[in-house]
Amino acid sequence: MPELPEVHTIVQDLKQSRLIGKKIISTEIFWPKTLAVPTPEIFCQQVQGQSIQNVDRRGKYIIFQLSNQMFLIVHLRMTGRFQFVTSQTPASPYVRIQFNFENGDQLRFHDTRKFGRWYLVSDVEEIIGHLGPEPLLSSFTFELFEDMMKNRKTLLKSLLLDQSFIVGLGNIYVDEALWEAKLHPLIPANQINLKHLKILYHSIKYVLEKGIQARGTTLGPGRTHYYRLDGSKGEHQTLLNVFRKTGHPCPRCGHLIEKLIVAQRSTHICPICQKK
DNA sequence: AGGTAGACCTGGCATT
DNA sequence: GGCTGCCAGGTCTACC
Repeated sequence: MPELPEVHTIVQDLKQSRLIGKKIISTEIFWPKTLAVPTPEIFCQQVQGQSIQNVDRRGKYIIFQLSNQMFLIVHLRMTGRFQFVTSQTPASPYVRIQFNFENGDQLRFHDTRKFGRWYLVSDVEEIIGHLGPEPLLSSFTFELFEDMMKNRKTLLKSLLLDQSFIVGLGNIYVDEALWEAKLHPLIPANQINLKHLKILYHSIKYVLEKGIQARGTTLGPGRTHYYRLDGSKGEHQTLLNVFRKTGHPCPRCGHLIEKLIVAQRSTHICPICQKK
């Protein structure tokens, strides 16, 4: 579900909430497998009495800095989301872990499909050390991207989905970026000429920035979709050009959008704009 | 190296 | 209304 723009939005929401500085008085773990590391007993001991000093993001991971110099790293995977509420808010059967704060505020981790993972560690690199560059930082230059793509025979879509290659893109934003750049998802990465490589570089940044500006993509109602901290939707779904638009006209040329499977994922292209 | 299938889970939908 | 079968935005592991 959540890709870089959605995770970015949630982190901004958390930063602007009253969460920062709050002291954790207790933890409730309803689905222990959500906690990848450490064990529930050790986790509860180590967070007890700590305050949340900061929250940030690396790729699709959310990183909370605690007052004991430890880091809580959370990956939302498909259906994870945070809710910052008071104890008066009715309970949900999909809450997997919950922090209780001093004045009755609660941070609830809601995760319908139970794929989300929490990691409490002293060294963040253990968890996020394998990640590729952040596409929206100024250090992600075209020269770097060109160098990364060199000698890579992998199919374009598979490579862009690989978080150790570049972080932040998922199925939605990859399809949108490839449509922007007029590139077919099955082209081997090292077969793209310099001109198209430049367009792709800018397209990746463009679609992610557009997603952030629209506060993420909420594809539908219900328990399995992305929602912000306060439960509101993103607006980027109204701006999609190809993702889940099978049978609709391409906004650029009018030809019907087609669906294919690439890297075992639904993939949406305009067969006229995006030639192999 | 690069690719593929299966695993992890539950809800939603029958469609393009 | 109830049932079936398939699909879903992410990542990891095993295996060719």
